[in-house]
Amino acid sequence: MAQPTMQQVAERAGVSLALVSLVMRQAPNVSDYRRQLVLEAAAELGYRPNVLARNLASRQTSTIGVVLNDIHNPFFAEIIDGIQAAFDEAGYRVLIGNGKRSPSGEAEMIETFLQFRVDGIISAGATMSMSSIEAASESTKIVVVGRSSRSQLIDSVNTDDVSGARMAVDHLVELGHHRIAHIDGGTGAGAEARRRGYSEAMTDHGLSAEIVTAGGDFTESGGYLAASELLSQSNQPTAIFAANDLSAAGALHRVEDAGLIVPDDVSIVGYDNTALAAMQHLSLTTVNQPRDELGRLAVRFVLERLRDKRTDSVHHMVAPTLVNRKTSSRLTTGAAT
Amino acid sequence: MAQPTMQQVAERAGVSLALVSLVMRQAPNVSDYRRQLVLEAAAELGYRPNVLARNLASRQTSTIGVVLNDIHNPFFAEIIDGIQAAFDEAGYRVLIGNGKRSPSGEAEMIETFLQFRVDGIISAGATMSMSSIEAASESTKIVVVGRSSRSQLIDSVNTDDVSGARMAVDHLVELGHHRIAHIDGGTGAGAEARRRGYSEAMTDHGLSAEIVTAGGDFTESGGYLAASELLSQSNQPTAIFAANDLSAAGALHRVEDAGLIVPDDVSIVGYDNTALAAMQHLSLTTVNQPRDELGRLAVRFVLERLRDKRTDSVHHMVAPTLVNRKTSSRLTTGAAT
DNA sequence: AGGAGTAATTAGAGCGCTCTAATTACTCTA
DNA sequence: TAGAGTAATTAGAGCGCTCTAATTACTCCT
Repeated sequence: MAQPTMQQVAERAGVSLALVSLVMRQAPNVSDYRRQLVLEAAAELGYRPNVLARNLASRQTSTIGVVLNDIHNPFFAEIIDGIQAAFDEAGYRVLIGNGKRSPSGEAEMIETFLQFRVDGIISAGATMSMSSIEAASESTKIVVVGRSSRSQLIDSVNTDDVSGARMAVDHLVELGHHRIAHIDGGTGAGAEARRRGYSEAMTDHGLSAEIVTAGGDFTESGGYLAASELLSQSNQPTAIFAANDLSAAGALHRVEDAGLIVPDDVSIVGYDNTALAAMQHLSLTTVNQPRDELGRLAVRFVLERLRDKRTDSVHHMVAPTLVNRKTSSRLTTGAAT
Repeated sequence: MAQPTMQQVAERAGVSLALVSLVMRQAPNVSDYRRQLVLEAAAELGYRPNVLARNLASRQTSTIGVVLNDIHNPFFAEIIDGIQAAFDEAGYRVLIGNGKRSPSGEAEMIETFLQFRVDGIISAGATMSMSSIEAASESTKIVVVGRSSRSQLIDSVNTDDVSGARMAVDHLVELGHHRIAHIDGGTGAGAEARRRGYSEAMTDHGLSAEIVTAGGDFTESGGYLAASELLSQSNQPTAIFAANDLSAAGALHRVEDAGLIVPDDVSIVGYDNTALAAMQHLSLTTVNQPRDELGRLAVRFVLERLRDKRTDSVHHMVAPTLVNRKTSSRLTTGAAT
């Protein structure tokens, strides 16, 4: 499996090694005649640049690593789209690593990317400690997406989860609901802020007595379990705000299992507005996170550091919006106690 | 962002460069005393091996690239789990590339991995031409998953889609259905085999006159559209077999939109048995592809080529099974014409 | 104490490329 | 047609590591 090298291309084309290098890097000041010769020789040999060698010498890889907290969560898969599109334009390639929903899995992927000397890393939904991420930032440019941060060292792009959660609560209150419970995201990225937004909004509406939170973990089964807990309480909620779409789907099923109708008996609101929520069979009312924009912003920030040599950190907040679908509706007087 | 090098570690530890290299590669025949010295110096300096340099010299990367046809399709995300688990055990790290559902996107990712000189590539659900994949196999070990192949050059791991499709049809016939339509997967991996299995089974059951196929593309919206087409026909099907879970979900919605009840009026069967199908709110009857096993087998095959130097190609077929959930039921006499 | 045999360490070439500095080839002007 | 100026090409060092071969340090016998 020996690959042809530049040396061989040079010999075949009858030029120097250095000239081949110039051609491969599309440098200016190469005559068309020689460029042609080199290109032909390369094609005949099936030459393919060796990124390892190239980057050992040039000290850059033109490659960005993206660490996803969980490849199974559609939210992260959708952020990738914006990231990939933006980096394609900028001439970088992107490699993806799966964090397997654990801080150590994320840390391993970051370590791998660092060993590969990628030019930058975007970490989506990181659950690992901020200090470990900051440590990695000594070796490359790192941007965190979907997780709030005030780090002096690394940039972050994030939805304003506090106000997103408030929107969900406001929406439900507007529909007449009072007994609004929250299924949270445990230690997941953004869970804390959504929890806080929920409490604050409830309090603002004079419903602090109605605050009820059940523990979830951003998965469907977590949502199912949490909903069980909520339904078994004496004072069943008439609405549930789940910390993400996955757990909202789980809650939805649990509620229907209990013989209740969504949204007539219980309204449900999710978070993220993933393709899952948009699936017409679910049609989940949810809080939209502009995934594409989040991805593109993250890219912009790493490019700013890479190209413009920016060194001070930037923290960008994106505004969420409410997407009204079929799992939420006005509280019927019958259901109200 | 200059990183410490082995040279610096060697100086600090007061040993030779070569010794540091031995320690980093966990080679035997290094005294505990010196090993300790080196490890400490490395830790103090925050030394991290440079994979690029290491592999330039050793001509291997201990890294495998996995190209997913579409990172949004849960089927592929689930194959990753098995792949990752198996490679973790074997001491390889895995990098993921997104093919963006297009042959050219896949080809680009393969090219990137080849330039990085990965030790092997697993391509999941490849839609690019077999000959391009074979061309790449001159440079590294490649295994194709979820797509049938008879290539002499590269290995494949695949579910027996023909018999999987037959199972779906058999199941529906057993439930009394005759008018069973198929929503296919277009040019997607496995689509052709599933189409064939469908036709063959229908014919075997003496239902060749009932064969109806609508064009899908393995997406939810494709399934929705295809179902529209089927419902608008004079002779509406009483059952639909969709080529994957995503399009089954789309079809499901379209059928319900038409005011029909699933499964009472129309039964629906999907394919893949992804987490989506298992979602309790959907509860889709589907054909199971053992994703974890597919992933692990693919890993085994690349390891066999890597470690045991196998050179002849292997094509492995895995048996599918039917998973009976809530979207299929016995044809009611009322619905039968 | 002198060797033989083995264990531990190191020197140094080389992996495939980039990049600076030097060289050579042109073009234009006077 | 010589000289200046620019464009095109090349030599050669070096990126950070591995790996073979050579060297040095130990052990254990006799």
